[in-house]
Amino acid sequence: MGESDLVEDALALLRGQGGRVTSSRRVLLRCLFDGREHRTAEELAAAVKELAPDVHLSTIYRNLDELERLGIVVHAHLGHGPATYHLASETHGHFVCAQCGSAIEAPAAMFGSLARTAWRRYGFETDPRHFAVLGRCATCACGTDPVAARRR
Amino acid sequence: MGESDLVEDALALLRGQGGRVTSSRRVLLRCLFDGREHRTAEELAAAVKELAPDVHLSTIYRNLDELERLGIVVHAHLGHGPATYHLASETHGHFVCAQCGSAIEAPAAMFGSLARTAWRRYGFETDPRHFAVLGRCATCACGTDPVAARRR
DNA sequence: ACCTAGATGCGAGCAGTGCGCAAGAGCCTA
DNA sequence: TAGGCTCTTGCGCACTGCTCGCATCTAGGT
Repeated sequence: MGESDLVEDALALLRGQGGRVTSSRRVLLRCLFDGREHRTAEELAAAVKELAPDVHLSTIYRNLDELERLGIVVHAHLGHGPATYHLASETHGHFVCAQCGSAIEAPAAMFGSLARTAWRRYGFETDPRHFAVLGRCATCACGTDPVAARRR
Repeated sequence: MGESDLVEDALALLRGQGGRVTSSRRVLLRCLFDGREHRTAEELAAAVKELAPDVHLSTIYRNLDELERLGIVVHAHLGHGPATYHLASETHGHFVCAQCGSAIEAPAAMFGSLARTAWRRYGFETDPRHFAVLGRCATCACGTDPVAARRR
């Protein structure tokens, strides 16, 4: 299926829920489907503005919200700083380095057993797309301090 | 060991690193040791102000920072909103409900197997104290479908 | 008692995000 | 194809959570 088909599918879903198809939404969806992972609202706004310069940042936020309610995108707070958004279809967890901020993506399957235990013990429904685990990545773990790690 | 012994131990550690023992630090430590829950900087500030009304919020932040560098407390970003702080000795993970914001504490042991896998596959050192998993708690998950629930 | 590094109070400032409002635009109906 | 209802948008302000600069103060070694 082509990229634009995916965009149109999402727009159809939106319209099916009483939403309206607008050009800012179409452009945002296009950016979401064609781009890299984990982008902040600001980054997405920059991408959208290349195609539609007049789209306001708050419109990006509102549309991301709406798309999240429809289950098309999800956001995650990976450590500090702004939230990052990505497609809900890309189900994976994140290992986030508390030191350098880099994020490793890990297949959702890795979290299956933990999710099952959480469900059995607490009745807690883990959201595999919204999964961030903090720690230190291999590079940063090599030295105690970041400078030493970079020197290797 | 009594509570105030723990406070004095922490202060001794602080002084050993060239830090100074001040009343605001003593009071903050007392508040950290006598409460159990995850508390935000604002909540801790409120608790501190009952004993020492003139302690400024920015001092709380600076001291929490300092205590974190010494490994006495850790903070975690549990979903949205402010960061929460707790003692580093209380090693546990968190299941955070994306809907109602409640956090379930889970023993660090539950995360052991995931942590080992992450280490083997990515060389990633999971920090068990800084562990937050998003999803929906039993109450919020009850009788609602995910889309309708998120619409709320 | 004195000196100095370190700590504090205070307020300004910043990033990220939400909100209210009036104007604009999609989509349904006729 | 026009009319109109309702949703969406641009705009800008406001808010939260947190940080910083600076002048003042103080802990603690001498």
